[in-house]
Amino acid sequence: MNLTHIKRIRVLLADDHQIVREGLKALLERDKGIEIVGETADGVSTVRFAKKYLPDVVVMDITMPNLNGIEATQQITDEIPDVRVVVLSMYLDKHFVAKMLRAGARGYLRKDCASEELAKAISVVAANRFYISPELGIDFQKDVFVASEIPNFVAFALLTPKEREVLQLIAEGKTSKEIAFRLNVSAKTIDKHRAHIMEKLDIHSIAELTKFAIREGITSIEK
Amino acid sequence: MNLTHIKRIRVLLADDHQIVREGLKALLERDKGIEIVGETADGVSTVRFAKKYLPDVVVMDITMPNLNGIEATQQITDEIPDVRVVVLSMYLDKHFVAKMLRAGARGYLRKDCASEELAKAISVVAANRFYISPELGIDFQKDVFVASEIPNFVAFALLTPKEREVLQLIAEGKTSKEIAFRLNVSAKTIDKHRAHIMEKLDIHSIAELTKFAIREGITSIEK
DNA sequence: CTCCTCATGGGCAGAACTACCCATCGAAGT
DNA sequence: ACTTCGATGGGTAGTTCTGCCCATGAGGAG
Repeated sequence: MNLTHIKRIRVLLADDHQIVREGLKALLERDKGIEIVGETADGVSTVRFAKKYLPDVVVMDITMPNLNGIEATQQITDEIPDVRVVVLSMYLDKHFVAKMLRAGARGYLRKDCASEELAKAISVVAANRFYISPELGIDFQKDVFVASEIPNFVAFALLTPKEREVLQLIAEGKTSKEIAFRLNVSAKTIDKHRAHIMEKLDIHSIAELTKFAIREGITSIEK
Repeated sequence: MNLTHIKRIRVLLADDHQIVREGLKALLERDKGIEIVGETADGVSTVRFAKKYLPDVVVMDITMPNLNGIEATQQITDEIPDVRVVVLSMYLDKHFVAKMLRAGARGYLRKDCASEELAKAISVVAANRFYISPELGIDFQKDVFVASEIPNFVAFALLTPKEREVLQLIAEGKTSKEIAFRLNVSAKTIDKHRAHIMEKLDIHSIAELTKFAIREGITSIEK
């Protein structure tokens, strides 16, 4: 018995570009087995929406404001493991894929995929299996689970989740005061986090911190 | 007599991500006045297709393989001026907009726009007028008919050579004092250059300045 | 010749960052 | 039970940045 004929897969679209969300929605709604239950444009609201409405699958972009796709995926899979995450990304670097899968993503596609493939990935992931786009050439065992010494893994190896969150906001040009207000802590705490980050990374300027964040996928190069 | 009721606007979609093209196609085909006559995924084939099939409008992404959107736009408007180009970009920096308009683009939208806006831009541009997304804060919206003066408008240079040099060093994490020493001027002069750069670009933090420099190829993302 | 831009530089004030010092509290691990 | 680590926050100092004010001189455009 095929349950997809009875119960549609409830999907949340998370991408910071409205027209991308609209396009994905238009494409996916052709599929009778899929129902778009919401759209979000940044990490924080994605996590909030997921907690509140418990979609079956979140289609997640990596670069989003407030909280990037990696952190958002981590939080979702930590706190509501029934919600599956499919990553739709421009980056096909092995380290990036590994990072996302480690964060709990169940699927990974590049943005240059066909809509059929995305629909397939959604249904596969909803069925509690993994879907990694074959063109990525990922060896699951080798690349994902035995990759603790990946060079491009610095941020996750050295920084705490809080520090990564602070780093992202620093790299977006926010001041300590602004970050403190957003995170409901004192500016002093943000200064402390920044100092820790710089000490761990042996970096001593905002400019280099920003470049590091970009290299690690913690922030986007976009404005 | 409104010709759009008789003759549909023939549109070519140029974007290197298949799923983005599919999404745009699905969205635009709802509009009865628009007909998608082709899709291309890189600059060279976009120019070739445009020459061969003479679409009314090309919806162009900036980042594409082989030949980027700027070069492709330049070639199209140079060789087949009847073909209008609408840029759909992630970048809304004035510098970038100016670059595209100089290359001959007639429309400029950020990717985070509504599909209605894209459809509107296409019809406006097809009618031989300009459509610059209002959120870009570009002034000549009302002056669409003095099209020949566009290049003069964008002619005000954004950064001087000296300012680019200073920007590069700022984006490498150097302090004003260090930059001043290297360039054999006073730190005060560097402060002044930095202030000018920020004013021109409407940027107010080192982090965003660094990102701008990376986008413009003024600095490398590497350490 | 006059106006403008570019590059140069000074002063000042306030904000922000960087780097130290110090501390408490809870959670996780040995 | 003890230690370590993460997160929180305060104090102080010096540096750096950001944004204003001001100016001069060179060189190009009209």
